[in-house]
Amino acid sequence: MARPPAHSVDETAVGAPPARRIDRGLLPTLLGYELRRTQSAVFADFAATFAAAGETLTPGEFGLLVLVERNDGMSQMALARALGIDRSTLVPILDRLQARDLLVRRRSPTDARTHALGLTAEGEQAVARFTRLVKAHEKRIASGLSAAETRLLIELLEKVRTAARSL
Amino acid sequence: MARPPAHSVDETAVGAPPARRIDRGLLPTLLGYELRRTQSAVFADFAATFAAAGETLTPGEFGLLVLVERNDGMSQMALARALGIDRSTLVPILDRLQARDLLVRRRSPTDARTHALGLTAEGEQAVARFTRLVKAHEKRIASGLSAAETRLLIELLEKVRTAARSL
DNA sequence: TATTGTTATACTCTATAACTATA
DNA sequence: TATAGTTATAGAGTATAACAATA
Repeated sequence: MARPPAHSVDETAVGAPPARRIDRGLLPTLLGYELRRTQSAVFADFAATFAAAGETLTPGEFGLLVLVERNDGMSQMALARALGIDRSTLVPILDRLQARDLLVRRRSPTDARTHALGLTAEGEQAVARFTRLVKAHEKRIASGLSAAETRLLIELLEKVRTAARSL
Repeated sequence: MARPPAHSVDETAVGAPPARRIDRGLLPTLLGYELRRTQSAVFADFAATFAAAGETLTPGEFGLLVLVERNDGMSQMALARALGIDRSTLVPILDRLQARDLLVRRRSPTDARTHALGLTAEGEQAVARFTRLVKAHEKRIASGLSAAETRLLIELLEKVRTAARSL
């Protein structure tokens, strides 16, 4: 069976003109779909918040920095596990943060195979600044919700995460 | 100021042994963080559901196929806008789906610049199969929630998306 | 002139496999 | 043997800039 090349155009005529309004069918009733769309909008708000303050950071980098700050001396393996990513994925991310002088790989006193991760003084200061921006961002994305609704939302998300975890 | 090379190791000794339990600090109180973690777990459940059925599909591809099915003849620009991605990003995604014979780029009868996107017969059948798998996946991730809680969660997510949109 | 789809390019996130040093 | 970090590599998702065809 010969297959047409990529982005070939089917020459069969078609009658329907382009749809005016987009019909999303069942998608808006799907938790996974709404989760993905919301997460995408929240990511954009995060980026815009940091860009407006002249800072560059992704949500993932923020989470990583907080983890290292709260768990000084942790290994790359422990960090990768906490982030749910492969240890090889972590390497270039740490390289970048280290190049920005926010983080250091120190010698572990107990196991020469591991690195003891830690923030630099500059990293500590940066995390303090970043935390203020994150709080402003959080306030904005939760602005349509009461405090009780925000807590409820987080609870419901945790329940979904637990159910999804039990594969 | 000379900067050490990537993944250099700081020779300053450090006393703290690796932390036993991970301290996540303020992260679990952040909507953005919980959203990201939940979305990641849901994505993994989606992938596992499809893999277990011998099918290969991402949530993004499912959303795209449903959009094309419900809006037959739509252009690539319209689809890119509906998905919130750049038109250039869409090209290789459509190439892949077209190579799998699920989707076709047809000639538009009204505007030779555009393609009228549509599903093949095989694509229609596949979407029917995929929809059954998605429903099973949705049932699993929502298994910790009542029907009312699921609806509420979707409502709260929409409110967050709206607030994040208004940048 | 403006729009659509494509290409070239680049960057990030993700993984697997194999290598080195160490335990 | 097993573990930690690194490298090489590859695939997917994302974007911008420039181009050809068409409006």
